[in-house]
Amino acid sequence: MSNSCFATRLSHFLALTPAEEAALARLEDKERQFERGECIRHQGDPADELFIVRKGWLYSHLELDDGKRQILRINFPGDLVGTSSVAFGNASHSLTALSDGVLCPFDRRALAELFEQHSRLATLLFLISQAERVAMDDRLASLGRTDAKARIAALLLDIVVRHRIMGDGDLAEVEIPMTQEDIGDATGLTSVHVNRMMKELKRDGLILRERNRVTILDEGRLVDLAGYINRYAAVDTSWLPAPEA
Amino acid sequence: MSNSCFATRLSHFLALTPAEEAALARLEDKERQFERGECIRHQGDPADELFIVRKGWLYSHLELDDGKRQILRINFPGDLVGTSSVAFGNASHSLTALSDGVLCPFDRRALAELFEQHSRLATLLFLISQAERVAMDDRLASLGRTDAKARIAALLLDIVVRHRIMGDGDLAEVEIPMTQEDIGDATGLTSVHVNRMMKELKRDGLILRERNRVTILDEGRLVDLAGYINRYAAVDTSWLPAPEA
DNA sequence: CGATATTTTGATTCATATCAAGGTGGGTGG
DNA sequence: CCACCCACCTTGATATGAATCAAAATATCG
Repeated sequence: MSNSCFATRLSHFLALTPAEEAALARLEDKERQFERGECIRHQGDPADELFIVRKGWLYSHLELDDGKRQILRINFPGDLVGTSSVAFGNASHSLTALSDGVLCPFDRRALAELFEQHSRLATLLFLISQAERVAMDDRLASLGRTDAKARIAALLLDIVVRHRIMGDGDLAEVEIPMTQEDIGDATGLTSVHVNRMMKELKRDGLILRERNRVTILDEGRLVDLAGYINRYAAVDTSWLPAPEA
Repeated sequence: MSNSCFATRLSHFLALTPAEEAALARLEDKERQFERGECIRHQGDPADELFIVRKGWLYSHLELDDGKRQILRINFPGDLVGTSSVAFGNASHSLTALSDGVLCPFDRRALAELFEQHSRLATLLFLISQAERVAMDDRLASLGRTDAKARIAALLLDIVVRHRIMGDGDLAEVEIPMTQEDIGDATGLTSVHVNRMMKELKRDGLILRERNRVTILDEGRLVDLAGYINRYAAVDTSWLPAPEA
């Protein structure tokens, strides 16, 4: 196994060649530490870098005119973040640390170079970005068409399931370093209502809470409640061309 | 100008070489007609094709367990749709026609081939898919953190602005072939409430309605109300490598 | 240990859903 | 060409889930 976080993630989808691994590792040449609560990048900032998360959790969020906030996505090690700077010269959303950690910044030109030299990786990255868009579709339906309890359930499941992919940590138990206000900003609810709904989820035996550690007790029922679909389980890379010699 | 709808769209972002144009045109070899109301593809269907929309409007939507529906996105000529079949062997969402039209299906392997032969186009397609993800982020914030009137305003603006990009039709006036129920399913509201809010938008002099033709009367105030950001105006392709010889 | 952030709880209000009933227009078949 | 039908829009009355306001309880941090 390579020491590249990103290569490790991608190898879950596809067996990589040594040349591909090396090219990916090059994206992680530089390192930058961050601290819990730190704002890594603010929306509107000029930005021509993207980041690979090596360690720690982040979230991306939009700040609206009236001071409201929408959390878009929670990010884990192995995630590629800040990708909107590929399309715009500046950050479309803010990026804030949920825990201490490390990320690896690289210039968007390095991405173009990667696409030039490794078209199979380019296709894979496009494929993964489509899978992530589908996850976003599910979130949209969650906010648009389900009630508070289902939205919270869906958020918790998404976090647990994606956390599980990277293999670290237990199956159903995660320390989620988010306040109830954060959860509200991710689900479109107030912290007060998040509190009440999580109490009900606990009363109904679906989850357990102590501190900000959340344990999924009955994943099946939670999946039903949320209408959750695990998209990551169904990713299909079988059609990709053979690696270049 | 080439007769490829997709090349025309992409040339709004970047001057294409003849070789690139030819490669894009090849994606539109096949044609398929569709009729208003027709379901082009249903969620869960096996799918290894994507589509370029040549003519007409479509929408993608999720159907939830309880019969509710979330409309994800309205699609116009020049759009690349059905991209989730790149990541999965089947359709993650349904695709339904809002009007009669024509689309061009092609196999996902053709995409891999394009990425192999034209890395600059690969980078451009990745870039555009990031811009579309950002538009999705805005929609998430709209549903999660704004009220009914703002959501409807944002939807109307998004439709008008994206429609304008392709240059067909007038500046502010569009015939929107959606029922109020459709608008509700796109904004996470009921058709009854859509009706009341659109009446207010009309009363306040922001829009005009007759039949399903909607005219934006005061785009500035509508933008303020919705907190709308025109992301398409800010796409930056200046950093892409020079075209291959 | 005090200070500050977060969670919890209760009372009240509000935006939007739900239910129900007409109204309108356009398309179709007799 | 008319009459009916069906999909869609409109309007009113009522219900409800979540927001808001306020304050106390608890955890966390320096």
